[in-house]
Amino acid sequence: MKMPAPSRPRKRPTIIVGSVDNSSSSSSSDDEEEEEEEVEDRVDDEDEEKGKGRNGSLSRKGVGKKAPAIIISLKKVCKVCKEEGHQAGFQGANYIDCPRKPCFLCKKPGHTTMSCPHRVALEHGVVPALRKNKQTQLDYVFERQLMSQIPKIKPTFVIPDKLDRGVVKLHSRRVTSLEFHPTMNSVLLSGDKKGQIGIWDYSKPNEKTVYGSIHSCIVNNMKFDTRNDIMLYTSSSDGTISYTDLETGIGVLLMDVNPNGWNGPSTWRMLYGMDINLDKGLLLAADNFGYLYLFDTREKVKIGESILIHRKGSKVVGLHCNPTQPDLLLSCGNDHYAHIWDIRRLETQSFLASLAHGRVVNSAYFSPHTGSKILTTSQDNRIRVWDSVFGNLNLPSREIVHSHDFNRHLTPFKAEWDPKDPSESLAVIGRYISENYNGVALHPIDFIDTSTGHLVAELIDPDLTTISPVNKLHPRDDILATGSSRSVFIWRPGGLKVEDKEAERKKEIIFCNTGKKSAKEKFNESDDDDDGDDFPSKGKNKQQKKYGGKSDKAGSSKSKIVKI
DNA sequence: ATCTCATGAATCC
DNA sequence: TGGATTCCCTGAGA
Repeated sequence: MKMPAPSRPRKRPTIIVGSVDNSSSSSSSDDEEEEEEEVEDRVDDEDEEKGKGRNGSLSRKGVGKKAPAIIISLKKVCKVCKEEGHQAGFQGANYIDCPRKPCFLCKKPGHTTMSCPHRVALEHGVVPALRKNKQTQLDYVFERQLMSQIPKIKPTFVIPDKLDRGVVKLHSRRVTSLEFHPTMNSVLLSGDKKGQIGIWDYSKPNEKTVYGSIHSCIVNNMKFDTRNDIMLYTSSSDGTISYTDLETGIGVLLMDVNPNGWNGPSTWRMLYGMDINLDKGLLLAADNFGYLYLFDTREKVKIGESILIHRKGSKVVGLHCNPTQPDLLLSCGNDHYAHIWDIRRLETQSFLASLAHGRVVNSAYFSPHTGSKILTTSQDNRIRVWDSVFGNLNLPSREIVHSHDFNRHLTPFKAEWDPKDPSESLAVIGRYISENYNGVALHPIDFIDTSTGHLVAELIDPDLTTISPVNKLHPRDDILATGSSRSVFIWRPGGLKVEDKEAERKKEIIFCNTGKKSAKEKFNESDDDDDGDDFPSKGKNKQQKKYGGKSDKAGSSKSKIVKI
């Protein structure tokens, strides 16, 4: 509980893509002014004491023209605590916390988000908690035997600092999962809340397909059959696992955990975690009541009975098989725990280790190469890292405070490893709370060095105005995919494509070495964006539907960077 | 511009 | 223990 307030390097690149129409109108400068006038004519304000006076309905985000300067009047009541004397909410593009509540970022009392030590002053910071782990003998063994496979010298992270961006709005509901094709480098799959699965070849912006009848609600997981990679396993809240041929959209129903159909929400099983264990020919999935299901992918049969692996009645949120140890399974759930299991001995409470979290665990992943680290994301606004599966797992090696706790209506945030980082350090995760980027409230996507907790880079795009809970880094290329609301974004290093020359014309890279830059500098010049894309008439086959049109943008717009 | 809704976990009684 | 109530940065459509 020491917070290392000390100065830390402010050397983070902020990657800004696209442009914003930042016609200085909403200039942050004047957000401040309070207008005491309005106070009197609010007759009812008087008796509107605590409890009643709902939302002050402040128009949010500094995007609007006339800064909706919050009226700080003693008569008004804070929408959060219902007390008089202060107001919570957006003030321009800055969100002012209710001072009577714990910090919205770190959840500790005594300060607000604005002054949270984990926020690195005016920037957008992430700070590691103190390393609490004591080294045990196992740690040393681990470090000798396994650590040696991890490069000592961490390579420079490859974060494209000059980006092209492609966007499609394939989905009619928010995107809930993303997966890159294992062999076709530019093919991205996306699943949505409605059960639709989108396929987008972003090297050919017009090649988009949406399959609408594979699932009937949330697509929670997608995994390719790497032995036959036109086939995709999907799990859904409709309670089924589907095995779908992506060329035809025709799938096989592998498993349905609601054989008796709908009997009300209290009995309806939804499948949340899913992973494939290639070595064992297993598909593992789990439901919202705490049970794990095993399926033999070769024989195409369910194996045994379901096994309770998390608190009865609580949702199992995620499953992950260890990439090097086929016997190890990691699960996480709404019971605030992640568990490590031996797949050969799966019984209730037989887990090898239990990792406690402060709240719901959104995700838990083994590291991608050695499988020896664990990265979890919890609703208590902390990313946790365990450096060694074989060490003392009682406490994480690191806790990184990061804003990703949400209030319904969003897909859970998950910190995802960069599969290309041989040092198994870099992770990407979207941020919940917005920052004031020169008068515009935007939600960045953060790149975090999980070995130190440092925010390595943050990606923002003036056109990316919605929160981006779903992110996936490409297994081979320096490419990031993002699911934000109904849109799917692809971010890739810029300047690669010859045909982008035209767009490049008025773009420039800006390096800001001093923290604060004017809006003009950051988002100088507007660009006329890309030439949207219209949908190709070529279809792949019947089952597919196409969406979009008007607001779609695909292809690329050149980008700019600001380094802070 | 304002309202409404979808929704899930935590908390309250 | 369990049903009702609450809930701080949502997003889109009416």
